[in-house]
Amino acid sequence: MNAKSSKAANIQEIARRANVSIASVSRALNGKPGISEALRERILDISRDTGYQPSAAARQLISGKAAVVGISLGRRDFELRPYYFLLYQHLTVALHRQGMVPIFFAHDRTATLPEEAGGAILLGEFGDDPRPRLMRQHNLPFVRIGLPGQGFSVFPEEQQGFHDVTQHLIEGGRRRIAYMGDDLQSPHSQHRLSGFRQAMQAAALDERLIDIPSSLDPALTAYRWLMQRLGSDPRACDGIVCENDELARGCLAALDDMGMRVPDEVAVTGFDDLPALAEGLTTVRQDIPRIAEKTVELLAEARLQQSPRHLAMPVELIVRGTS
Amino acid sequence: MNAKSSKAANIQEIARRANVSIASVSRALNGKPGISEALRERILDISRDTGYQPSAAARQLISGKAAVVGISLGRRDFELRPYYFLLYQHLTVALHRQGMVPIFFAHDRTATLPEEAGGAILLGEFGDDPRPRLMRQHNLPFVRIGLPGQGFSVFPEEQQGFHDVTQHLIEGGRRRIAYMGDDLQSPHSQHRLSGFRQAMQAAALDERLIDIPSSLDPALTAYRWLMQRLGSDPRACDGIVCENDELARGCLAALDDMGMRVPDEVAVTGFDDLPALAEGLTTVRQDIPRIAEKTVELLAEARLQQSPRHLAMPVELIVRGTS
DNA sequence: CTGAAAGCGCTTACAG
DNA sequence: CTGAAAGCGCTTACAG
Repeated sequence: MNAKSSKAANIQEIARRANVSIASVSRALNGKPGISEALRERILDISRDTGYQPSAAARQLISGKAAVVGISLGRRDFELRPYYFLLYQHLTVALHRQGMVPIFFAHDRTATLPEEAGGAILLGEFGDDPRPRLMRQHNLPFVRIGLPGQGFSVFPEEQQGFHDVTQHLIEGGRRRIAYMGDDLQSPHSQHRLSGFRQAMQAAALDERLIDIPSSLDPALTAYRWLMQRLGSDPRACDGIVCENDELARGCLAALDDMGMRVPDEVAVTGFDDLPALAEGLTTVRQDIPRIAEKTVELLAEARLQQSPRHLAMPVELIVRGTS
Repeated sequence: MNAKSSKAANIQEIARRANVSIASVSRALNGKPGISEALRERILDISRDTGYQPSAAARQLISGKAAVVGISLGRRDFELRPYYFLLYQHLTVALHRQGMVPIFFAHDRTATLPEEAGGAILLGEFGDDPRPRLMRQHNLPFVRIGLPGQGFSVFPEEQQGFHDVTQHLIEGGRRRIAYMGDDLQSPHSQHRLSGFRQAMQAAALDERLIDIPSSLDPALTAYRWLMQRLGSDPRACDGIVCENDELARGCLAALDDMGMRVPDEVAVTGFDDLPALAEGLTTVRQDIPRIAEKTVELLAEARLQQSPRHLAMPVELIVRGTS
């Protein structure tokens, strides 16, 4: 990014700098044929240098319609989780810059996505997920957020995050640490779990798994489960690593109701670092704005038929009062 | 809307039909001065007749920048509720048609809204709310969703909804009906409560109020509250009217854990009719897509300095298995 | 009060 | 391979 780009560069400015016509600039920028590689490279360099951002409005005006990007959810009805709300908020902004709008497609509407959208972002991929195949069948550019596979993807380093937070508890002297999540058999959970396991095994500790039923009220479900468990065996664990912040909140409520002190008797950690929800909670932060931004960036590359990239998104351990 | 408007009418088409220049059409459409009232009316009629929708892209292209619309939340941190998620989804689409994007402003960022946005949608208004004044100070067009006040507003007929659902329970033979909500003293809650009260008084029944603490996990909070209450007095009520679907889910879980049968022993109702969350639940549906659409419509009028309108949005009783 | 024309930033036939 | 020009739908000086 050039500091001089005070007045947001447009295609004309780039043409002027490159000393070519705006038609060539357009072709270079859009990966269209009919331009020499040398010129393309030169133009691309200049556009990068000026921090060029295409005008969404102008593109839309020509294409005649807004590009709808389908946000496709896995088969679990977790679409209403705060994490997705935040992700959606940031996707809205990032997509708008390119003249696009996100539209949510719950699992039961996946089949209609290819006709209603010009691109897709896949979330909550599951084993034997038919969606990537469906997208390819319709030649729809898409990016997955989650584990890398064929095509483009942005993957938050959750494994690393769970390793770090588990390690943190171990270093704090915890020895009976449980991992709480739902649908632990899914590939996604397995990936997360492996981070936990790695840390536990390195410390030669036995793992304890709490597999709670998948639900729309994670906090409530975690609470009920823990109340029952604590009733029969209050000393079962001295640390709980939760798969997300909502579960952690449920755990905290249960421990409070059972009169157990946090973090003295039991440490609790969350994941995601959601605003308000994660207040006071030791957790692992996901950089949602960045995930959204990068996803849209890759989606643009996908529609230009560029070669697939996988982008890892770092996560960060945030230590607060519950550990 | 004319059925013949197959090929979305543009400003040229309207000019042709009205036999005037496109400049006049533009002026008429945008409430600009320098056009006779007669011509304006005629053009407006024709544009309505053709179902004219201005091109967001073209407008944006001229204005040079996307119009950011701030979605401002009240002082409670309920921004992550599913209701707002859905509202946000529909606002995204409706705003995009006008070339605008919604950006959420949590309560602590309200002060920065006027500089960062070109318009606002106010949610969760509270007593002595400084926001309308702030908006006016900065001459920012805005629409409130909720109780009417000065300026434009869209108000879901919640009072009617609570009346209807309460009436429904009464007709089903319930006599000890409780109303569960949080922050019952707020103007918003008072408005809802009045619907409940009206029905109860008409049937000469005593009202019971359950004022639970405001929280980020309404289901969990409702559950804990009810578990405690039911423990001491299981027969306290035979019907619970909840302020939203999440609270109702918490109640259902508690009743289930206490071994009480729904709806035989206790009826439970929700509000909003959120997808998945309200499954199987008797509730009151809010037409969120319509609310979003109308809000954006009024926002457009607000920026044209037209005279304020208040739009009531009907709600609908949905009877399912919990009553 | 009304209209003809320029221009917003881009893409895409059409020539060369 | 490269460029000049038209045009997407609208707004806004500029004339009249």
